[in-house]
Parts: sequence; structure tokens; C-alpha cells
Amino acid sequence: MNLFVSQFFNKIDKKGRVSLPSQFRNTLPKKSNNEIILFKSLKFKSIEGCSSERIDKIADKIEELDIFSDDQDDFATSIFSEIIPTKLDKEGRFLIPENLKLYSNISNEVTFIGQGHYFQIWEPQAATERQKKSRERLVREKRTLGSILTSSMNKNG
Amino acid sequence: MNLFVSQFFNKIDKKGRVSLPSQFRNTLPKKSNNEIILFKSLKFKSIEGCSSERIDKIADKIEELDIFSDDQDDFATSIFSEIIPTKLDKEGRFLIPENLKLYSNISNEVTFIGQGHYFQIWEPQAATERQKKSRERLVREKRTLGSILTSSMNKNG
DNA sequence: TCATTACCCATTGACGCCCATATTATCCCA
DNA sequence: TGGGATAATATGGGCGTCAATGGGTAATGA
Repeated sequence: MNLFVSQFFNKIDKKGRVSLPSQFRNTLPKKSNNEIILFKSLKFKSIEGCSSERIDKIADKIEELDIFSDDQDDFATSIFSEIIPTKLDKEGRFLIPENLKLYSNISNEVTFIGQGHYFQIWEPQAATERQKKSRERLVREKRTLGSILTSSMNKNG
Repeated sequence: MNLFVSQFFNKIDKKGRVSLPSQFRNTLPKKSNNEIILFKSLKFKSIEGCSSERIDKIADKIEELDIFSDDQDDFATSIFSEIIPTKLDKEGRFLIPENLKLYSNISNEVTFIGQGHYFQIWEPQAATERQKKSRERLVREKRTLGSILTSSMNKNG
């Protein structure tokens, strides 16, 4: 599986270290296996994380925007200037920078949430609420995207 | 047969393992490598399961959405963070995660119900009630589909 | 020099892997 | 066609491995 999926609840130790869940470590491309990229979520009080490859893709998207547009500046500022490359130790742990902890209200435990090509790190209670809301929306709009979970997409699904 | 059909009643052992019914195992695509995907049903207090191939297709759909859109965020959270890839052991057993057990009121036995391209896992009593209700509804509404089903599938209930 | 991080090793508990037994289904032959 | 032999499935349990966590100490850098 090359996607970040499901959720994991981990503790932050006295030294400030957290384990990146094993399954997420396996999802990282081989060559970046010891490094992840962290940054503030643009929409939520949470941290987002991904491989450096993912950042390259986002960079491409931004460059598609008009180079003189305000959007371009905003994205570039909010994303690139805030990016934090982070190394994992031998056991797969890393340090969450203090300002990101403050931003996301994280103290000594976190919930990792898979988002496909990236993941999020939440204060556990906030994670639960966020999941609840998005699930409610999925139930509400089941007829559109939600139905792909259970309807027949093809004969072998 | 590449559909999940009929129903099976299995026990959960002390270690929390259940056998995926043999017929369901045979329904899984060969390349799904003894892995299934579990997630909360959107409609019922039950668990739904399918092959991992199915999830790949769902992932593709979500990725088609704009990377910065609200839709993408919501669906990524409600789907990617809530699906649980699960490996079967050599005997064809797997673990039901605690939160899914809670959600579906499962303790130490389950009923598997084939749903065609996917299957459901129910607390046995709830499964019985669900089946009773859906049958009553079919009879009451004299649904075309219902009469087709009852005339051709009587031998297995 | 002090504080922070990197590296190393230990502990614990959960899970995967393996083998054993029980139970059910299937087959075969009289 | 019946009933025992045989295979397939469901279930039980031991044990090794690995992931998560804890902590000591050396390396690094302001």
C-alpha cells in the first residue's frame, strides 16, 4: 500500500519524541525513508506531514498558477516558508517542533490520520471531532462519492 | 464465484481472531494477497469489508478531486483515515479493531453477510433483526427485486 | 559550557507465524 | 444408499519478532 491510511494514537515521550506509525514509515518512498516534511495545515489546527516527493508535486501545482498572481505569493509563502524537514531516528521517531505543537494544541499524545498521499497529526480529541464532522458529510452525500464504498464499481470490485 | 454471498456465523477467539469464511476467502482476488479492508458501515451499526483492490479504485476517485478543495479534505479524512487494511493469517483469520467492535456491538461472535461485491460483519442478534426487517420491507412493498429473490433463492434463505 | 539532538540499548506488550486439535463437509466404496 | 474414511475448515494456543516506548550517554553546535 503506497497510501497513508487509517489512524494511530501515539504518545510523546519526555524528550519530545513520537514514533511515526510503522505503517506510515512503510508508505514513505524508500529513498526518503529517514525524512519527512512537516508543516502547518492551511485549514485546520493540525500538522500535516508527507514525503519530500509530495512537496515537489505541490510545488508543481503552485507553479501552474500565474506567477504574478497573489495566490501564487500566498501559497508560496504559506507553504514553502513554513516547511520543516524532519529526520527520523533509528526507531522511527521524530521531534515535533514547538511552534507546531502550539499551533495544533498538542501536548503529550497525538493521533496520526491517513489522508492518502499525506497524513495529519492532531491533538487526539480534535482528531475525533474532525473525523466525526467529515464522516457526517460523507453520510449526507452518500449518493455521490460515498456510494463508491459499497456500490458495484465493476464486476470484480 | 466472485461475489460474496450467503451468511456465516463464526466465533471470535481469546486473542480476538475470527476466521473469514472460506467462501469469502475464495472470493477475494488472488492478487489481494490475503488482505482485506474494513470500515464502519455508513448506514448500519455494522462493519463492512472488501478487497483492497476496491480501495485502490476509491483512492483514485478521491485523488481526482482538486488537491486544495474542501471536498478533497473531507473525503480524504472520512475515507482514508477510517479504512483499516487487515491481513489474514495463514489460517484465514484476522483481528477486528477495538473501535469497530464497539461501533457494531460485537463481543465474541459475528455473522458474516454477503452483499455481492462486499460483505458485512454483524453482531449476530443485530444481523437477524436486520434481515428480518429488510425481508419484511421487501414483502410489504412488493418490490420487483424482492419477488425475484424469493422465488429463486429460497433454498439458502 | 550548556542545551539540544543523535545514537545506542533495554523493556514490554501486541501481533504474526507456526503447529495442534476439533469440527464439519466431502468422497468413496461396499 | 449408508457409513466410514478423508479432506477442508474452524478454532486453540505457544512462542518469536517487531513496534512503541523509555532512558543513558556521546556528539554537536550556539
